[in-house]
Amino acid sequence: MLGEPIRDRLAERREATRREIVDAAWELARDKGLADWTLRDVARRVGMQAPSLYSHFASKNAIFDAMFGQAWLEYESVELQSWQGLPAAPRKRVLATAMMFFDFAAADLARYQLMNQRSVPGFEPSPESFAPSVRVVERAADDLASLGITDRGDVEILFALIGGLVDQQHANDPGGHSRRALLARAIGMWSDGVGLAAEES
Amino acid sequence: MLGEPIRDRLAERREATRREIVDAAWELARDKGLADWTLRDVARRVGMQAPSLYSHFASKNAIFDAMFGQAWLEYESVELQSWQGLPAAPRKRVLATAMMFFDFAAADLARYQLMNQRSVPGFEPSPESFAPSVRVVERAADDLASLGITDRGDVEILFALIGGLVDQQHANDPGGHSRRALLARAIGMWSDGVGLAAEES
DNA sequence: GTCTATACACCGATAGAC
DNA sequence: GTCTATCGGTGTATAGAC
Repeated sequence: MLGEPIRDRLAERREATRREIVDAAWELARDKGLADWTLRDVARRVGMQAPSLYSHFASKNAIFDAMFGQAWLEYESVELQSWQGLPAAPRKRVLATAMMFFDFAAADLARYQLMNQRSVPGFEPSPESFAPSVRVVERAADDLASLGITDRGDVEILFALIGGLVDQQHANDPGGHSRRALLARAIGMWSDGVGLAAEES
Repeated sequence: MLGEPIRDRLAERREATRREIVDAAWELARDKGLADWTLRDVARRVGMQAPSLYSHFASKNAIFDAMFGQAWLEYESVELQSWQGLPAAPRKRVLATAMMFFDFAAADLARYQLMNQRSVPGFEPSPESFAPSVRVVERAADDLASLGITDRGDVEILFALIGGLVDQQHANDPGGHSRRALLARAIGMWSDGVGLAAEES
């Protein structure tokens, strides 16, 4: 019997092609709008005919699904990378986490629309692509719980605040970061409201 | 010379037909998704052939434009109707206004997506259709100013809070009103943060 | 003037040859 | 795995009947 090859060159090649397709779709999404591109656009960009894409993705929505999963994995990676460096003082810690999300969300409109708004008609993420986003939310809730914020309502108010300011950033000052200062002020109000301590206990 | 007729029956008929078309589009939007309907769908519902719609609207986006303007006019009407009955006490007044908007926004996902999110690819409202939404925002800002809230940042934090909770309502409990209680708590935090008085001064 | 009939260019998707 | 050919459906456009 033949043993498993060290590297599966075929699978590597397949994965690289899928990556090329997804990257091309991201470029188009940023350029023309999240969903304002066609399979023929993507195909041209990767040097294929449109139907050939179906050897790698079952549908246009399957490409969106890969984009969705990738975006949340990317944020999860940013988050885990910054985890150690976060302040321990509760108020500063919440603000730093919120700003991390805000910066990521404000940096790319198309990505934010795909990740956080249901703005592609007919598209719903698969459970596998959805998993990273669930982990991110759970990790945030756990961290807040460790700071004494156990009321689910307080957590959701915080999320609403951040999401609302990201929306405003994109709607009223796209590409800018004017709402970053407001976020600090708003998080301050929230911290007061939920009685979050300034110093580590 | 012929005088102006008392009623322009032709114009009335035209306006009624436009209304029929827009109403049919709303029904389809609520049923299948904001943009997940075709001109042929609308035409079938009003008993026309699809191309006949072009006698009344220049494009599908023109129908969206009429829907956009109508939705904001409708909210403005709700607002003006409730204006007299609003509490004079600052905190209660802000909460009542916020809840009015929240209820309107939470009641109809498709309408909210059209009014407050840019979720139809390629559609931007015309200045005429946009006007009512500008008036609503200005009226809210003026009313807040009369309560002593003059900092634009504080106003935007308030708007972000309301919008964020409406988003959450639609995303996590569509058709429900679970975030209504959170809105009250959140507005309380905000009122504390901006130093809003409880009683009329 | 309003609607019907017809057509166009383009879309996502599929079938089958190589 | 990629190609060519093609499908049904879409928004849009226009010619012409009434």
